[in-house]
Amino acid sequence: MSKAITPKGADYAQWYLDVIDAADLAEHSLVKGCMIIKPYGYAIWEQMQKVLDDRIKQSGHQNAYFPLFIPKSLLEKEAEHVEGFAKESAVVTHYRLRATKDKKGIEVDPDAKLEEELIIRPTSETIIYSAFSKWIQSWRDLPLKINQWANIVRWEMRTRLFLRTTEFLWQEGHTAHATEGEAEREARDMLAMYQNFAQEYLALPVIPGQKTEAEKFAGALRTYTVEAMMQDGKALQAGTSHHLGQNFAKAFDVSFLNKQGEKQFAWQTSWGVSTRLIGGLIMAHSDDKGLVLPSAIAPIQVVIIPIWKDDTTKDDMIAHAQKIAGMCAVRVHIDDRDYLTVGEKFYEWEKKGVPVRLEIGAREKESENVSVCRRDTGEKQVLAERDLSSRIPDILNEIQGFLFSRAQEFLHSHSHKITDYEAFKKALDERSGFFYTHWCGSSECEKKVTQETKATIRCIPFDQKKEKGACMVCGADSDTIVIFAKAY
RNA sequence: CGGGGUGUGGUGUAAUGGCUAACAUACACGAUUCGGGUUCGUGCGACUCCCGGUUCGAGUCCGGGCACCCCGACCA
Repeated sequence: MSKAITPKGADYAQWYLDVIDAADLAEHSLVKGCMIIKPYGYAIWEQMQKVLDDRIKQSGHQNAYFPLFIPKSLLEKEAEHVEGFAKESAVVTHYRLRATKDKKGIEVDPDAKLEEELIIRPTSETIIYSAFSKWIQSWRDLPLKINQWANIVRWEMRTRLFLRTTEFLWQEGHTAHATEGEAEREARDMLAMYQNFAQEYLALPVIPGQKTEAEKFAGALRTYTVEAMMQDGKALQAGTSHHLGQNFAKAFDVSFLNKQGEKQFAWQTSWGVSTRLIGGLIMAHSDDKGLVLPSAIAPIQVVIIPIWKDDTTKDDMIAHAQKIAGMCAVRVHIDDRDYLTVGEKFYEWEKKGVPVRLEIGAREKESENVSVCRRDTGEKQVLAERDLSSRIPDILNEIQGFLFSRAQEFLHSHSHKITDYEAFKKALDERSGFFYTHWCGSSECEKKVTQETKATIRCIPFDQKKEKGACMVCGADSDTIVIFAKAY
């Protein structure tokens, strides 16, 4: 039997993270709150990168790279922004070390104090827009659409593997436009891109919507988000897209002369997704046996386990496996290690979430068949070799579809409509999930709920009928429905 | 930074104040197996977080420190 780690109590997240560790994806490094992403985990990230990078370029953005260090004076230019990130910034104050007096160690050289401290980027708006301000002079320079793949440091009090690490990897898009409408469309388009990516590739159904004033990005006009639900019913913010308005443009003088020769401030957006998505992927699809990866994102889509009796048949069977691999025409791995038993290999690849496993031994070879096992359902079948090239892609698609519809069904069955605050509090104790309620729009009501229940407004979903109701908290008239949930 | 908890081989655990700190797993080697984690043997591996105290005797009790975990405040 598998060494399943059964989830205890409410902390499913920790359980999944244990599974991750067991699955060799990542571990906490010696540096507090930072993580080491192991090769297999990184391969998942690379798959995501590949798809996202393509889409970002297809929509007219170019990749570029900006410094890791941000001068303090830059960070403080946008008032809301600095307030939002000040409490979680890592600061470089010196540029040199020296040997200690006893020559046994090293210490910071006090003579090497920087005149101006450098902040390790918690996000790159400030440094990118100070560049934008030089790059943009004319309406002809717009729109400017840049993307950066980078690492980020946010010194959070509390970290959780993949979901909230001190350092993380992400993609951040930054654009400047001539008009508000254009920027708005950009912000919405990129959110739609994230939604599509999450659903098509990660098999992760998400709810797109707008963040409230309290939850929006520091310095933004509006923040859009896609919210996913994990298997314990908690919400995970899977991606955000911000319409920054002219806030940063004014702070960094990102301006241009329009066709009439008038000076205008640009309208800007920024948007990003991070390695948190790996965490989301794990927490949405994993089971007791470990990870379950959607076909579209799995670094290895098909693993082939050749089975041999002795050394004389071994090479033969591996050669046969290579032939079979060629027929599959997808990302295939042949596990030809001879120091593990077949059973051990099965467990290992199940733990790593490989969607399809092919078993080939004397039995299959003789009959020109292949045994196929699906990771998601555990279902086994026998396929003829000649059908592989057509059936393997089918099966991978079926798995992708199955994972998505299973997650979607979960999302629906854990979404509740609530009208009464007391009922809401009670429901929050009894069951998990998304709670759709009317909200008057006041931050007082929002704050009250958050303080009393720990649930936050995840978003104001785009998709809603304008129906009249009463705010769950204060009873005032409301025509807005929001999602309350506990979040990671 | 507040409240709670825990520190024992790489990992997970055990050990009334009392023999050489035990077991599992992992690792190494040798056999044996090999179509779902085979079995057996041998071996490697711990100043029981640090400093001090009580005691004939401390992994265990006491004091201090440090580290980590959980719960809050903060957050992608």
